[in-house]
Amino acid sequence: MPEPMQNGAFPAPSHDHDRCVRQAVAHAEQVCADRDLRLTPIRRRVLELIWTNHQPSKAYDLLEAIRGEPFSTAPPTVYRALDFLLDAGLIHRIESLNAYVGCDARHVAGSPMFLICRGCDRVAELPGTGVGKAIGRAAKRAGFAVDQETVEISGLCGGCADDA
Amino acid sequence: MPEPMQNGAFPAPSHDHDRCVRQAVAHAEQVCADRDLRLTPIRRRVLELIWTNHQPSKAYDLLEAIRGEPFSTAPPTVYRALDFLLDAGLIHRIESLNAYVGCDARHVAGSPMFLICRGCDRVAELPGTGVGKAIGRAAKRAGFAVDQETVEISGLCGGCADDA
DNA sequence: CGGCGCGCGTTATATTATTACATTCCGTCC
DNA sequence: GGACGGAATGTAATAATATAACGCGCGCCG
Repeated sequence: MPEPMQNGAFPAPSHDHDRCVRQAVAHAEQVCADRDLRLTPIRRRVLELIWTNHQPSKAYDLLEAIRGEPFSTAPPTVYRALDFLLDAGLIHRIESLNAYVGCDARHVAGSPMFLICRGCDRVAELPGTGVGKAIGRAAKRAGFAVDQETVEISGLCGGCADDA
Repeated sequence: MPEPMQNGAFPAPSHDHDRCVRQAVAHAEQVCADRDLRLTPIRRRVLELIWTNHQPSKAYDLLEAIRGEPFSTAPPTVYRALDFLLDAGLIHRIESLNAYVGCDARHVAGSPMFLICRGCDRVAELPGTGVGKAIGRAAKRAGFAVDQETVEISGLCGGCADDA
């Protein structure tokens, strides 16, 4: 069973976050092993850093974070790792924030949608199933062939709404 | 009656584009008059430039475009005009492209969704009604209060799919 | 062993956007 | 009409995000 969640989307403040990180890294190892991809030290480290919390990470903050570690701190270092992780489906880019979050794989198939809380700055990933269908219908009506869906919703998560 | 459209979304190649521009500017004038906003020369010019075609405009391309016109060509000039037009609801920002398109107001109420053709680089704005409902349901289940919806779909429009 | 491809380092530069402050324009109030 | 005040614009500098181009080293595979 996963950790307790507020309605299955945003993790409860008390959740065992180390476990999120461990699971994410283990999942990444599995994926890379299965698909013959190389989870190099830099790539693994960037993935860990992204999973430091449930807030989206900015590329240049990741760069800052690896200062002092034995990696280059020039921008291409982190952008290359991000590209790899994006291609591997291990992270997502949040377009409206120019930032990156770990893929929590709860959506499994289909395009996810993202809930972005402007209170705590966390992002939750939901299965975009119903939304995807509605998009498909609208696109079909317009004679449009869908490649990729970007669905990013800003607002307040349950916890932050209670605080307000 | 509006110009002939391909399924009501992407304008036909033959459409009277000057008319799009004239309508957009007239609408902007109306909106600004109604709400006591000032459609200054720069703002009007930027709006016209954005309506030059149905492709999204980049901020620095707009800046280039006003070279030689009696406006400052420093970035804040165009960003301020864009902010004004965004606030007034006269244009939209396409997050996944860092670019701006004219609001065609066909959506009327509710959040629009955008179809972005990777063939011709045009963007169509659709009413996001069905999608918005699906988003609302998913958000409610997650205990999330929605402020703003960003729905951007990439793919191929009818015309470009036929070409392929 | 030789070549090839991938990952990484490095430098430079491109692209997108904002901050801060000075100046000008314009309507309002006296 | 003149003084004030707020909005709009000009200007210079800089911040934030992202990519291009090139070379090196290492492991794999013939």
